[in-house]
Order: sequence, then C-alpha cells, then structure tokens
Amino acid sequence: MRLTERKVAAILRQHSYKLTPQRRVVIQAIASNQDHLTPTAIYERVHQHHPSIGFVTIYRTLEILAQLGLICELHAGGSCRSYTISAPGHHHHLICSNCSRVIDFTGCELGKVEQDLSSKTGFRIEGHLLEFIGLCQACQREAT
Amino acid sequence: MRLTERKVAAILRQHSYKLTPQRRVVIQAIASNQDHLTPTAIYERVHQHHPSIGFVTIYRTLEILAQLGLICELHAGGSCRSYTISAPGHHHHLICSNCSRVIDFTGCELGKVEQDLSSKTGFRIEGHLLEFIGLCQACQREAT
DNA sequence: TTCTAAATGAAAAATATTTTCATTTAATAA
DNA sequence: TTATTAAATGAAAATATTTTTCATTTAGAA
Repeated sequence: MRLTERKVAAILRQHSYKLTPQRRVVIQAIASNQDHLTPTAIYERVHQHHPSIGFVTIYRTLEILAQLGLICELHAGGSCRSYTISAPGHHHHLICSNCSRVIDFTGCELGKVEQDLSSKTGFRIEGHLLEFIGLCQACQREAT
Repeated sequence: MRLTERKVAAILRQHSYKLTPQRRVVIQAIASNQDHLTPTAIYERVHQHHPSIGFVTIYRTLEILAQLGLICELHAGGSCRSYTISAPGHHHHLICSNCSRVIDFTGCELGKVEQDLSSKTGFRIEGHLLEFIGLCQACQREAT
C-alpha cells in the first residue's frame, strides 16, 4: 500500500520539516500517479500549475523525502535518478520499460542468498537493490 | 570469472571495433582492479599515464563496452554511473560501501519470484537488477 | 605501402546538479 | 491574533556531467 499525500505530509511534520505549499505540490506530483519521475519531469509537472516554483526547491524536497524513505529512487527504468512514492516496510519495484508504470511488491526471498553471500565472502551485508523491469499488459497489447 | 583485458579486446575486434591504444588503456583501467569506477575516475586514472586521452573517448569507449556487455553498470555504490568489468553469464554484484570493491556472484534464485510477479501482474518480465551492498572484511576491521 | 572508414581530441553546447544569498514564510509562543 | 525566528524559497551563479560537432589522425584491410 503506497503512502498517501496525507501520510507523507504527516511524517514530514513529525520530523519538524515545514509543510510548505511547494512541498505539498511536489509530494502530490509524486504520490498521485503510478509512474516514476525524474527531477526534471517533476519540475515540469509542478511548474504548469505553479510557475513560481523553482528547480532548487524540487531538488531540496526530493532529497528530504528520499532521506526519510518517503520516496524511492529507481534505477532500472532508464534514468538513474527517478522517483516513485514509497510504501511501508521492505518492498521492491516492478517497472514498465515502456510507460514507466511502477508496481510495488514484497517477498523478495533474498534472505538465503544474502546469508550464503555473507558467509562466502565475509561481507557484513547492509542491504540490497532489486528491481524488475518488463512490459505491463497495456504496453504488451500496444506493441501488438 | 571476470573477463580479462585480452578477452575484452578480442570481443571488441570480433565486433569490428578498432583496438586503439586509447581503448586498450580504458579497458586496462577497468579490468585491472576489483573496484567500480565512474567515468571521471577512469579519466583521472588513465590521464595520469596518457595525458592526451580525452574525456569524450572515455565516454565513447564506455558506451561500446557496456553495450557489448563487457562492463557492468552499478547503481548501489553511491554513484549512479559506475562501471566494473563483466563476467560471462548471468551474474550480479556485491559491493563494499566503503572501498568500492566488487565481488561477482551467481545464483540469484529469482526465477520463482519472477514467475509469481509475472502471473500476478500480467507483466512480461524482461530482466532484473540486483546488487548487494555491505562492508568487506578489510573495511569491517578498519571500522573497528 | 596505400587507402578508407572509424576513431580521436578539442571546443562548444547541452544538460544536470549544487551553492550562495537576499527575501519570504510556516509554525511556535506570547 | 500577532510577533518572532529558524527554516524554506527563488534567482542567479557556479560546478559537474554528458553529448555534439568537426577537423585531424590512425587501425587494419587490401
């Protein structure tokens, strides 16, 4: 279950960040769709209805949201810096390579792989990055 | 088993790319160590001994090597565009978050997860991105 | 050794990101 | 409500990254 705008706003406030109209708008842009968006794409969306908002504010807001885990940074979808709204708990993403739609999923089943890796290499493993990429149903049809 | 400089050079030639001294040097920079390197880091290394080599050549060479699957692009290690020498077959990477050392591994065991995902979402899955990040033994000791 | 398509380097252009700083404002406290 | 203040904003400049362009050079085939 993805985080709602309301929830993101509440968490921002809990961490004593101010809830400015600009931040609301950025959060809304990200939370109100299923896609992943680059900073530039977010800027463009937001700018249409709020022309006074600056690029710097986008970047600053993204940094805060990412740091609090309220948005996730994706890598497999072409751009290396592309964001989607987060969800509670450990989860990963399935991304449509055509339309950028993002589906969350849980249950990555990597515990055993991680243990094996750790014992074989001596690494203390801190985390992992997992994304699946593919074509969603709509885009499969479209591709004929 | 990682690709050797010799092997990378041979594959380049097989695809009728010219084996220029500049390309050799870039390949060597990447193949001769265990780390992942950004284009800038590669440029700096290469530039020390070959000051005439240009940034553009680095980028162009990286693009070719990546396209042929001779180098892998990593994401979890901080930079979003960082390369390490490839290995034959399906494999993934374990990265030290402190020293950038990269360990390859096989057996990601994601077939079942992929099938589940595919049947639940209707996606035609094209691939996945998997990286583990952690601290290697040397860096664990160093961190006391 | 010659030839030619491919590759190179330098410079400029385009794009992306961060820093700086004067001004504005959200949210607390009075 | 209003005053206060630390935090946030926007604009501009600085920096970093990546791509394009083009005249010159060169690897490798003939």
